[in-house]
Amino acid sequence: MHTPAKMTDNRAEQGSYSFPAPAADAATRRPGRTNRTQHKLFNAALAIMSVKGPSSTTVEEVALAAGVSKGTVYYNFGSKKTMVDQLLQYGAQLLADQVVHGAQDDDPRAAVRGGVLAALRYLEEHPGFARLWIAETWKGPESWSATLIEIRGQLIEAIEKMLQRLSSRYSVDSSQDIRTMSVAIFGSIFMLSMDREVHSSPRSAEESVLPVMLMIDSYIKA
Amino acid sequence: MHTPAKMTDNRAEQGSYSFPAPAADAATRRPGRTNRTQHKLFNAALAIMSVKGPSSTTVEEVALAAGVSKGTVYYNFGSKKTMVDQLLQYGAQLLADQVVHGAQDDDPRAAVRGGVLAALRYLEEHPGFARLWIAETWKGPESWSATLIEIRGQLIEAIEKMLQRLSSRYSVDSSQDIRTMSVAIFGSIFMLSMDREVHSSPRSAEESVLPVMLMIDSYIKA
Amino acid sequence: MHTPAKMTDNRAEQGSYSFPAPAADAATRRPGRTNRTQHKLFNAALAIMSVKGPSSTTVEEVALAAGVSKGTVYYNFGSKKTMVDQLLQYGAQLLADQVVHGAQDDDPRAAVRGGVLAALRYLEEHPGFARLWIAETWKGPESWSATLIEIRGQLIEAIEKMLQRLSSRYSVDSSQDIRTMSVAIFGSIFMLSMDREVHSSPRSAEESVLPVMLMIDSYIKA
Amino acid sequence: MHTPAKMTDNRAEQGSYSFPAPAADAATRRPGRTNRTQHKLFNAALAIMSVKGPSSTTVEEVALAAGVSKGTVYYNFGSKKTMVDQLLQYGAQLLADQVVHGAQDDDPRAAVRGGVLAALRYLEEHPGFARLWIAETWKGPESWSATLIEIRGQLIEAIEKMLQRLSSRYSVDSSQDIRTMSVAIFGSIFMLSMDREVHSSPRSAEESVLPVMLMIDSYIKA
DNA sequence: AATGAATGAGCGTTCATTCAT
DNA sequence: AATGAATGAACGCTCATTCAT
Repeated sequence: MHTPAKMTDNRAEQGSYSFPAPAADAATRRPGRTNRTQHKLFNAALAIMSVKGPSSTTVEEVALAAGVSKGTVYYNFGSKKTMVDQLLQYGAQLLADQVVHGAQDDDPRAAVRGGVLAALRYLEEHPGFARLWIAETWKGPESWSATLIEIRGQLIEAIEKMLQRLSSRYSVDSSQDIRTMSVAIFGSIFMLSMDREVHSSPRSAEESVLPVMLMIDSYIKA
Repeated sequence: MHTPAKMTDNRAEQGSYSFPAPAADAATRRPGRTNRTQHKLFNAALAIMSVKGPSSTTVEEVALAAGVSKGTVYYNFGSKKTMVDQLLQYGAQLLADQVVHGAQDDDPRAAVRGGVLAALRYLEEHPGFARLWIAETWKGPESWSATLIEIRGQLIEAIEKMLQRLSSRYSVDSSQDIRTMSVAIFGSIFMLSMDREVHSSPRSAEESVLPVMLMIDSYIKA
Repeated sequence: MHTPAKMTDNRAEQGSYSFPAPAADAATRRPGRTNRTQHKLFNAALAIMSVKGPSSTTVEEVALAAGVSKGTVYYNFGSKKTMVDQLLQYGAQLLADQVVHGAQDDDPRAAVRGGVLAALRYLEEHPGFARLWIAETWKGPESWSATLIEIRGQLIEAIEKMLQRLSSRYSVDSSQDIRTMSVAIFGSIFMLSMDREVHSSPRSAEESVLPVMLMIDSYIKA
Repeated sequence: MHTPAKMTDNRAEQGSYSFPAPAADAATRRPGRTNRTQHKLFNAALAIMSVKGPSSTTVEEVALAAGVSKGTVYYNFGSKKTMVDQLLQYGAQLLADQVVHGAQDDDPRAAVRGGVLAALRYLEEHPGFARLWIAETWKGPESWSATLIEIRGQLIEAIEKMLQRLSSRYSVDSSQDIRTMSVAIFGSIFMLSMDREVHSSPRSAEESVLPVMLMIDSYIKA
């Protein structure tokens, strides 16, 4: 009797499901494997939890939406917490990838713009992920999983790296702490994403990136 | 025949307790009354919920911390939800007041700085409030109380007003949507506050205001 | 400090309130006394309990409807149980009086008809009482108060007496047990009353008395 | 994906348990299945509730008596109300069946007697059911479930049908409303049953049927 | 690999009752 | 005589988790 309960291999396969499948590396993928049930559960969990919040979402709801039984959730993830963690981990990796990918530009300013835009677009497409993450983060440090801390670090770091590149071509405001700016940018991005989804403000990613660029422009002109 | 449970008069008195007493209007206040129990509960709730989050905090914990019985919570607030709502409402009013008060300056730019600083300082002093609010907000629109929507409106509006004043003295970047900027600033402020508390980054309010001012400076130079 | 809490004198006064004031003996009545508050509570309790049942009715509801505070109920009755008991006792006395009064006829058959009619009319006018009584009775012997047993005895006895008079003028079916017939009649009366109120069947007391008279007619013709 | 909590299939099997098993149709029944837990709960609930009344009976008591946990009650019935409803529905069906079965006689008068006797005997054997039903009914129309209304209809209807057959062989008293008579008979039966159990009057069903037959005899001789 | 059934700790809420004023 | 405030025991219900099959 095989009991996975602590799976770590949760890459997507080429099935059709709402959470994005990782790009490329098709060559190395095993054809029909990589647990279909877990993906069904991921997507069901994401859909429901991003609406009701993870703590108000019951395991049964998720199981029902995924078309499996409650026991199956435990067979696959071992606990609710584990499921949420893995969901977060998966989504964050994807987001970080997007940012790095969007920031590929020779001009550092354009790179920042590209990275921020990529983040905004990702969050636009997967609003549930942002919601889920914030919900978990705001529970406070006591209840954070290692996963959560790691994720946040990745993202802030991705922003910091983009900012650091700026000084290679522009004269920057040395009085500004890069970490502080990263956090401010991070906050702007998230709040704009939330505002869009939660208050149904029809703001495009292009519009949302503008305030961030204002900040950048002051930074590099100083 | 007095039936609390739906109290609306929750003004503070000049006692010593951790949640700030509303400024001024001391003249009209009744001396020794104005529900002491509700304040004890407010403070206990704020202290605990800002650490564990409202949904993971039990009514009994709050009652215990306030030194009253569980029943007393229900006698005074009628439900857990009501208690949280009133807590939020109370704190938000105070925050909005602080922002308006901090923004009193003839120079619109200095006014923005003052307002943002005031907000940052308030959140620095009452980190629980910010945490609590975000936790509630991020539950998603379905579960929002009228209170929540109202609060958010007040705050965003306070920022918008400060931005609008800028165009009276400076030439501003007309391509920027004021609402979008407000949301971005709002996000920066909150994330900086959270970062400070949650990751114990020893950033002062003066440091935190800088990224926001960068944004403003680009805006008015455009 | 006077604490009545176990009052027994709960006769009505000449105020206007929905529970019927005892007829006659006006001469002996004390003018303005006999606790007005208790009457307000009686009527409020009867009104609410006959709709929701006594166990689902809270002391607070009754107090509210009577326009007094919860504490006042306890000051006046000592406990919820006592209040219900006294309510029952009061109503039952009135009903028994009505039956006896309605049965005043030289012809025993007409007397039965008169008694039954009187009961039906009383229950028609005070449906809450019947409901309340049954609710209490059906809780089972364990939870009966002495009051309840006494009341039932009075009523069944009143019916039995009427049946006994029949043999003085008619030849009766000696194979019938009078007690059994009384209970049967009692059941008919109650169920007809309940049916009328509870299913809003627009049956008059005159119609309802007919089945009972059929029973009587067989009894005296045998 | 099986979600009980709203079960409709609560037929009994041929096990030995205090609530009567439905007659016949043994052919179609699954051998060892047909939820044993629900039957244990039915019987425990009936036993306790008929003594203390449903509202004074706690779910925990029932669970304990049935030898399962509280959670199991909710797994099986979803709510206390549902459990009571299904209990009632089940018992009522059985009673109605008994009446119909007891009323099988070519002579309509004998059929009535048979039907009434069957009802009396059923209630004699299952006094808890009658008590439970009355307790629910007397809560008043506001709190009735559809179940309750349906049940009452079935039973009254069963009586009405027997009365209607009388006119096929006898000349009947056309001035009598059949509905009114049914209700009266219904009341007699119930009160006699209650009297027997609740006041431990050692009256046999044969004795109890007599008053009802008196009524019938007047009816058909008119 | 999956699941139906069961569990039990815990939570929000209710409400009869007490008591100082 | 009356009441506002507080209490605490108890209740209905939820839900993450376990486990035999």
